[in-house]
Amino acid sequence: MEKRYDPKNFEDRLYREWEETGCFKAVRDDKKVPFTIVMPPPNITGQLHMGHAMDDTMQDTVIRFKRMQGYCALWLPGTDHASIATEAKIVREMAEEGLTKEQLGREGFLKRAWEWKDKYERRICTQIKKLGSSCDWSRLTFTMDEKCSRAVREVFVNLYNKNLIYRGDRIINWCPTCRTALSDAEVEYAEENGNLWHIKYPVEGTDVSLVVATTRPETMFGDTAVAVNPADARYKKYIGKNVVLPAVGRVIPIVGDEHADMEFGTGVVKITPAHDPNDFEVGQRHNLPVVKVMNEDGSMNGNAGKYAGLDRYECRKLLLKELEESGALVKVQPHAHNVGHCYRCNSTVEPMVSKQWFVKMQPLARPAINAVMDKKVTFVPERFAKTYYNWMENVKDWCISRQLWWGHRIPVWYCSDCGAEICEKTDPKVCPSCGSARIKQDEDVLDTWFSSALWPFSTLGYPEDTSDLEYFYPTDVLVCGYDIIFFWVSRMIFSGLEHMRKIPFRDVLMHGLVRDDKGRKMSKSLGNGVDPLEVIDKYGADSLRFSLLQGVAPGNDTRYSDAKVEACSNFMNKIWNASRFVITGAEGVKVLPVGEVKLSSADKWIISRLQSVIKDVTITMNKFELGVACQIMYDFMWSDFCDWYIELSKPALYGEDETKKQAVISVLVYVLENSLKLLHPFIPFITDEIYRSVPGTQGTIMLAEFPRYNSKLAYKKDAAAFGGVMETIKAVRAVKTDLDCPPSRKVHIYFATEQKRLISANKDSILKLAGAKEITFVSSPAEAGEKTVAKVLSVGTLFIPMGDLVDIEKERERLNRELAEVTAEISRADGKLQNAGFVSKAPKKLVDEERAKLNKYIEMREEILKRIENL
RNA sequence: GGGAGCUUAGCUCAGUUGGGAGAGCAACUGCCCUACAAGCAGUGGGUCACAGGUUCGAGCCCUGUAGCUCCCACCA
Repeated sequence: MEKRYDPKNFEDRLYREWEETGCFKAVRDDKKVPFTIVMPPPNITGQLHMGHAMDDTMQDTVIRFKRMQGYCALWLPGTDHASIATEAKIVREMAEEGLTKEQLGREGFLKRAWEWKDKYERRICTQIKKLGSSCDWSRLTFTMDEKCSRAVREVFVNLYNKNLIYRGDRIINWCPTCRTALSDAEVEYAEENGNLWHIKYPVEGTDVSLVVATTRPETMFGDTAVAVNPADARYKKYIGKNVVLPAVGRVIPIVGDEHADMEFGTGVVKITPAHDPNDFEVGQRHNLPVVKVMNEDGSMNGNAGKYAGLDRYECRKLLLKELEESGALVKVQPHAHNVGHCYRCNSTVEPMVSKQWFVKMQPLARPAINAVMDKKVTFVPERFAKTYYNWMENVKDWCISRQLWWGHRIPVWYCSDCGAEICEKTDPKVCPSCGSARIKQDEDVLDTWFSSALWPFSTLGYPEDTSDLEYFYPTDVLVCGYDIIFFWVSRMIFSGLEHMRKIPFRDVLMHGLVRDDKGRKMSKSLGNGVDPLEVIDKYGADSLRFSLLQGVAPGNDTRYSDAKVEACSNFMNKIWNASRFVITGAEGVKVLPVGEVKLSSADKWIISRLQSVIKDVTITMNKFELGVACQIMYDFMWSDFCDWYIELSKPALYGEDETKKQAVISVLVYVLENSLKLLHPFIPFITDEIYRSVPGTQGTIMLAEFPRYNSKLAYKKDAAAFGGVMETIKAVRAVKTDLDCPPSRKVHIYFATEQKRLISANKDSILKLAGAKEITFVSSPAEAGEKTVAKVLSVGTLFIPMGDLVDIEKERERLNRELAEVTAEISRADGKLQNAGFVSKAPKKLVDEERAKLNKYIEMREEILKRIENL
């Protein structure tokens, strides 16, 4: 082994080896139980960020754990075409070259997009590999691959035939920059400070006016009514009359509708069915015409009269000026309101009537809700089920058509002759109704999430009835951020149920956002993003992985900081050095199974600790509490194994007794080997690199069996007894420090104890670790000499003669401190035992324990009091 | 308007069937003892946001309050 821990020496090499020897490959094996994770496919828009690093680390940790446990573990990787996001990026890149989509044409643009895909997919996969991700690359899937496209086609046609997909004129969210429709989920709302403009609409044939309040005056060209609440005493007399649209002169009716809120604004609301979802509904109720006033790019159309061609905001400005001059604008009231923005380009979204394709959600939502209710699908942590219900129960129809080129083209053809709409599983050549060859495919593509929704089964071969699909589906756990529950998780659930008749996964393990060290969201605009590759380059992948897992509870946001990675890198260094100690120590020694050597009490203690760690790590991993599992391993490795056991092993290791030496080395190797296996899912590189040097191991640790709890090695009693030895060592160290005794100065320990056998058996360890030169058993304090410092322990009382080094006052202080501590313990325990309720209702075991503690403390107090007196 | 989460040591956070408050970093003291100074030993530091309640017993369960964060819906 290299003397220094340097991840650069082995991370890439090991990954290559794993990949080349097929360690990641999952092949159906009917002797094994499958365990499947499909990777949330990263967008091919750019590169990975810390969120991906965390996502992939969690998945890799789970899949490696399961693989070692003997499951046929499949982690299926892929990438997403990310229709709107990618197209926007490519368009931007083209713009820099002075090119437009129109110039290239559909074919040319798509060619360019596929080139982009190749480049970025390759880059992303390289990044995923750097992290150590053990995914089966032979199954790498892209959402626009042939097989995914076939699944999309199958699903679309099936839904179409079931009337669950329909085309219609509805209010949708329109992004004027991306020039496409968006689904409700793709709109983000942000509060903006705007105005409520109060505008006079004269009532036809009278000299009175109704004043309407609006935040978007430019839409008034599309007003086809004004509404008042029928219960509104102020206005109900006007219902049925007309008003004249200012600046337009068009006459529109006054209708009575509940939608008008008497409390808000003036109580009179303009109705613009083409540009507001509520107005659209009012329009339907009153049979109002729908007048669109905007073009696709957000400019005003011919209905805006002289403002036609102007940008919507420019129009607003000029129109307001005109209204002000004519006296129609009576009031401007500042008003904060929520405005929808495109989740990709952040432009203000315009609600607009448009002919689009929709998925009818109600019939799909119900089974999807039930699957979670019935615990067929479980969210971890559970609270996210509520978020899911909330959305699912109120979901509206899903707008799936996008006016883009990059994506799955909608598989519907229109006959120019008879007007038929053709939706079949194979591309039609002629119109099946009239035989005309003049048929044309819909120009639009599908929402990216339409194909993502099929991911758990499209990747496994659907619609073919493949062996993989039968074996690996339903998948086991889906790992992703809570921010895509609506976009993705919910849609996979209803899609799985609808098309596979089975849930797509059993558990959904959620994680939060990775924020920067100040708790801010990492974003390009803030420039506070951290590139995982740079971190890996500096500290190694294992340190990054550990830092992303440690101290993170499922579903919670976490902060990234270099300091944290550095702390983890120290842990790697610790593991490295401890391993080097064990492995060098084992050179030339025949290592035996721990069952075949005579074990010291220290040996039994560490083996016992290991057993409980195995148990706890397995339990927490099965509950997906990766952060807790990390902590358990960290504490065991650093404190128990390194700080205690390795130090305890040294007397035997450096001693003359060859049998003892062989025994202690056997234990060191046993504990190290098992610790490496326990740690491997979290930090795969360093554990495998060390594993190769551990005596008696073969091949890669990746394929080794995950440690199993062995009750025969639990040694509960021995481990508890050994606590007395540790207590003794700690006590001597503390006394020495308290009295400013230099660590190098060896002290003589006099020990009044019943546990002579235990102490004698561990004498060498105590002397070494406590910095002592001798232990003498005594039956009375006097035997230890006149001036001694005493320390009362649960196993007995220690006396240390300190000669002139002892400061009497300091010692008195120390004893008084101890007295106070013990007295507090007594009153705590006594209080509990005095409590009749506790004694009668608490478990007997607990009461007995408490009683034993109390007795011990009382003894200790007496000892301390005696000591104080003797001073 | 509806929902969720958070509030624990100076900082960042764990703490999952209720049974003596934890880690990392920071701080203080002392140590280069042949795995590791990226280290070791020791120390200090918390009315677990606040107020009630349930219980023999509450950081944990219930109710309410305050502050912060997020999600959904949305009054033009």
